[in-house]
Amino acid sequence: MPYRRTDKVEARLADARGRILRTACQLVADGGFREAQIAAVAGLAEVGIGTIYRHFPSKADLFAEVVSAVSAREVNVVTRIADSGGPAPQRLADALRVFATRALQNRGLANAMIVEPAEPAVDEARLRYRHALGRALAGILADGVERGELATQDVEVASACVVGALLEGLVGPLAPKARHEDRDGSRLIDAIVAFCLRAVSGPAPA
Amino acid sequence: MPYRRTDKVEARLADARGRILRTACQLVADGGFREAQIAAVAGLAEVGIGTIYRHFPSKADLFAEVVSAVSAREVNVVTRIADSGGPAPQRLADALRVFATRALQNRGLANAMIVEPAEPAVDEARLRYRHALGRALAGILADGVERGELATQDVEVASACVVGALLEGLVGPLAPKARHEDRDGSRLIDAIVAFCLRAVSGPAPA
Amino acid sequence: MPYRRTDKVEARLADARGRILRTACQLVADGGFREAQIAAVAGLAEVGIGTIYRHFPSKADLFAEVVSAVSAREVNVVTRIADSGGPAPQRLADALRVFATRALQNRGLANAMIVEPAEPAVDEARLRYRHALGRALAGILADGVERGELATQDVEVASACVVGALLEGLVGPLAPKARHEDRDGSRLIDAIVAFCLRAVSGPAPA
Amino acid sequence: MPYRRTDKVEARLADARGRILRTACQLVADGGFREAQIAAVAGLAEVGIGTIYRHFPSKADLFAEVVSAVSAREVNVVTRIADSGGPAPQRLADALRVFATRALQNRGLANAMIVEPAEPAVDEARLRYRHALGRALAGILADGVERGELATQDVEVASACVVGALLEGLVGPLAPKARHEDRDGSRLIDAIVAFCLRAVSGPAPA
DNA sequence: TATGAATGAGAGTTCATTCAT
DNA sequence: GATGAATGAACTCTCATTCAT
Repeated sequence: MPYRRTDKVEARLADARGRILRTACQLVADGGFREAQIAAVAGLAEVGIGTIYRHFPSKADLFAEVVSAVSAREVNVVTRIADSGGPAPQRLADALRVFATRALQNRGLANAMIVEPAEPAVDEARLRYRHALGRALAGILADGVERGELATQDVEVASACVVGALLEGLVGPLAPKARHEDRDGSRLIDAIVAFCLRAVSGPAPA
Repeated sequence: MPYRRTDKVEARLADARGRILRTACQLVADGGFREAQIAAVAGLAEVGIGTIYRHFPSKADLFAEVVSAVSAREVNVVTRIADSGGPAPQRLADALRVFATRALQNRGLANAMIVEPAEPAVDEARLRYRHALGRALAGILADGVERGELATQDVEVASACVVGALLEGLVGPLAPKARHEDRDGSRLIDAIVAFCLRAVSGPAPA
Repeated sequence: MPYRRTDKVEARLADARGRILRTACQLVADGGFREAQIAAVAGLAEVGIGTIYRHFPSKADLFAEVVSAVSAREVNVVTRIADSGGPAPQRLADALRVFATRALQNRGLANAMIVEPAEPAVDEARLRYRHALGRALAGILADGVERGELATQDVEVASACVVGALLEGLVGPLAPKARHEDRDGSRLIDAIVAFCLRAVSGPAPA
Repeated sequence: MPYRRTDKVEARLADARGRILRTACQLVADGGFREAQIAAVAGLAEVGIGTIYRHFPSKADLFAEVVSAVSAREVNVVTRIADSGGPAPQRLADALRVFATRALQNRGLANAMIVEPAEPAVDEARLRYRHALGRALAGILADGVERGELATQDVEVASACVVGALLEGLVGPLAPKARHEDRDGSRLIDAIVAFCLRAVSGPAPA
């Protein structure tokens, strides 16, 4: 057999695919989905337009995969914490803190992933992202409610609210941008985490 | 007899502008910003394309004003409640409940206003929307903290989180869609309001 | 009403539409459907690309209409003769002769209409063309068979064969190209007409 | 031991070429020239794309050869009959009948060979196909005219017309599709043959 | 020698905006 | 002032062909 998909070729292929994905991700982080056109991705990734279509069936598929990949990465981090032992409030705080820290390190990407819409197919991926994040947190909440560590509450709604509070606090337009005294955002994160912990642990209001 | 801008003419002018705005709003509510093209607005509003450009400098301006108008209306409702007397927790609960109820009555529009992006100019308007909503709520929070009715907290961040929890709970992809036993969403609203009240009133976690 | 579709405007519109159609037709006649691209039509017709899409929903529709228009024109000529009085053989001869003469005057167009394929939608129009031509001739044949002026025969098949013989003889690749002594093709036409007349009138072979 | 082009290697080479041709032919029969893309041929023939370019200089050449091959095969069948002894009308009837029967057995291929166009190079091959078919039949006609078995006629034109009548009757859009009572098309073939025989034998019309 | 990943010119289509009427 | 026909840049996607492996 005169042509074998040698390791080198395989590597180059995977590399190209990865480079395309990473470039697409970068472009989204920089300019949102609007700026991320196929030709731009091809140019920056230093591949031909056709090459992109060799790796991804359509633009929508490419960007859906971008969202999925980022999503998987971030949700994975959260899930690991959620599944670790310890009191629920502590795990929730840790999970939120880690997620928030990472998000603040790449605001552009986080913003696009969370806020900006695009084609329906990409939106769907984003939706799955939030769902996955919510489910990971819901696990902690259910756990805590059962053990009496958290207030009795509608866990499904509460996890959605936590996600909302978290994301809005971080990247929503309400997020207080770069306060001088809070360069790394640690105070912001502290406040968000505190908010969420009160929300799930506090006694039901009269 | 010279041409005078009679009341009738004046009225028709204003009418056209209003009709364009209302039509644009309707289109956004129905199909999001993606579906809302200038020609479509013109067609439905029964005016010429050119007329739209007589009233609005560009598409972005038109839709930015759409967002502003909706924003003003909704924020106004909230502000009125925020400015009324009474204990802060009660006012917050009322404000959230009213906002939520209205949003659920027009999910399409709420979704577009809150989630779907469009051109930068429109995004900016949406940002202002959230800011305004946040400020209205921040007023209640500051009030409550001062009076000792609410926990000590970073009011700015907390109001952002409340907005996030509220919006995500309502129209975010995590929002539990149309449960059979909760047609009008009253239980969903109850849960969201309870979440937010706990978050702002609860004792700071250890 | 400040804007009326004045006659002048109407005329310009129709003119543009007609010019686009005529240009498309010309391009097809010159280089077949392959050469006839939207941008080329726009350029030659001296209109913008968008203008073409204002008059025709898609490329396929434009060229389908080109075929339909030519078809209607040519079939109309044949039908008029078919519907005139007189002996069937005479009418058939006249119809074939007229059709053939016209086709030879614009070989390129005839060729494209009859032979060259394109998109399915255009092909369909071409199919309808041949059908219509066949039906017109079938009328003469049925008439002649009934009156005993023509041989008993399967009229449907025979009309198809006449169309085939006619078109192949005229523009098919077998058509003897431009013989020196037959510049205007009159001898060619004579031979084709004679062939067809024999075919429909001759006694069934033993 | 030096590299020798062993028989086996030679065989595999020829095999690849043949397989490519056959696959291309199959694809054309199934979906016309439009569906027959190089990558598709390579995939079905289980060779690499590059291999096709080793055997054929270009796509056009490949498909031109497809047409030529089919052409040679079909024309050969006709020629053999044309060259056999016997009365011209009988030979013509036989030739037409055999050609028609074979064509009806593979309508898709016949259609592509006869009707559907493609690139100029392929078109040229198709033209040669018809020419060859015409020449084979012209031989019979000339023979018959000379012997007085057929009517005096312009043999060149008549053979073109016979080809046209035959092909149009068989695969043209006018061809009456699959009549219930004529599954194998024998009646259709009878009618076409009868038409052509009348056309070449009948007395010149008054 | 065979392979198939890479290429990119070129195709059709959309839609915000302009401007003669 | 109102109109909507005209515009064309910009976009996504296809596919014949090349060439490093």
